[in-house]
Amino acid sequence: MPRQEQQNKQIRDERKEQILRAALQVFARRGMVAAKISDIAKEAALSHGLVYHYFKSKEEIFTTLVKKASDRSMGVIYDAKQQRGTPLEKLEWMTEKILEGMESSENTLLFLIMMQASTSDAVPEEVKDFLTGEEAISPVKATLPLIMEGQEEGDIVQTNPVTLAITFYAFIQGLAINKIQWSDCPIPDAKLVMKVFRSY
Amino acid sequence: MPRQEQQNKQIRDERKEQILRAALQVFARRGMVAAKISDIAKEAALSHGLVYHYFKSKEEIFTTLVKKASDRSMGVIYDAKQQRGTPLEKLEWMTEKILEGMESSENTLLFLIMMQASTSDAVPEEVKDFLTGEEAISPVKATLPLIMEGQEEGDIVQTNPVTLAITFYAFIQGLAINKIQWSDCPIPDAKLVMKVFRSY
DNA sequence: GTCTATAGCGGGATAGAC
DNA sequence: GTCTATCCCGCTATAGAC
Repeated sequence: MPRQEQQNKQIRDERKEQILRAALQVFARRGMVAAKISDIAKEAALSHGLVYHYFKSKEEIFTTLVKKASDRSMGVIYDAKQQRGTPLEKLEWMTEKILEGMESSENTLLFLIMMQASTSDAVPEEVKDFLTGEEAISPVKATLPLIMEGQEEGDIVQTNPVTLAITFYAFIQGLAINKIQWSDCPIPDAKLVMKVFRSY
Repeated sequence: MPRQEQQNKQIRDERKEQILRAALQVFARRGMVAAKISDIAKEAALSHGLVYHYFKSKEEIFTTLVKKASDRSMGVIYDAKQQRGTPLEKLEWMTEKILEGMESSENTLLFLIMMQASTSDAVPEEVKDFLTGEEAISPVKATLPLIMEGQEEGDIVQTNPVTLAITFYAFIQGLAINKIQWSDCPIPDAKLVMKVFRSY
């Protein structure tokens, strides 16, 4: 690849990142519909025309971010399964990682966007399906095996595992939302959250 | 009041209710910004012109609903305090009521709207202030005394009470969101949620 | 690669007929 | 009290200059 072209590619990658970073802020604060391309352009400190040079549409930007968010969520679950220890310990490890992650605003904002995407109808069909369709692999589904193992081993309370998983993620979601509204909001210790699972 | 006028008043009240009911659905599903007056009109089965006959603006409808939602939330807390029993028992009673409330879609939708209102910037200043401003009386603040009493009595775990309250409402919020997306989603028992509070 | 100007459309809000 | 027609603004997306 000629020298010039390499430089151009670098610029292009940088710009895309820059736009995505800005879009994350704007989408999280205002929501997919209320977010204006001009807001994103302003936040990224470039013209709104340029945004369209890098992305086909507002929708495409949003979709890109949602996928990123989903990947990251599933990543933690995957990592948790690779840890060594009992299922309960793996869950605790995962909870710690997630709660730590809330200190990074990027993670929290990604989370919020994912939530908007699955909560609101005013979002492209494609995105909703990706998150909530038949084929979708949700955090709840992915965490289920871990919970069931823990129940077999007797560490985890014998409640319906789906209910447990939902309760767990409900809690995570709720905290993320709080964190957005009030960035100094105290985040509980993983141990506190884990009390729900424990079959003492 | 003359007969005719009474009838008119009744019609007006009905219409207002009808519009609010429809708006609740539409706002919850699409969000304040994406919701179109024409959507609301269609849902209420009347013309969009009529909506403006009863409400000044889309904003006014939204505000009305948010206030209603807030009143209802605070109502449960107030009722809980009136119950007899230990603070922990009062909290459990409250949790039961809230979880039961989730079976009613109206409650859940109101909740979701309240959340949108406090999460998104794309919402009139007045509404945001009402919920999150300095003067706002939040569920967290209102529940704090109950938690602190429980800690003095030793029933409730000795974690920072604000963290506890936030954690608790995070649960509730998260569950409500889940319930919206997936209306058959299993709701946990109050006992399960209360495990977080307990200082066994 | 980046900008400015503008087309084109959709929706909030209003006017006025019935 | 209810409806239809319409004004008007703002936003997405594109065209074209630099």
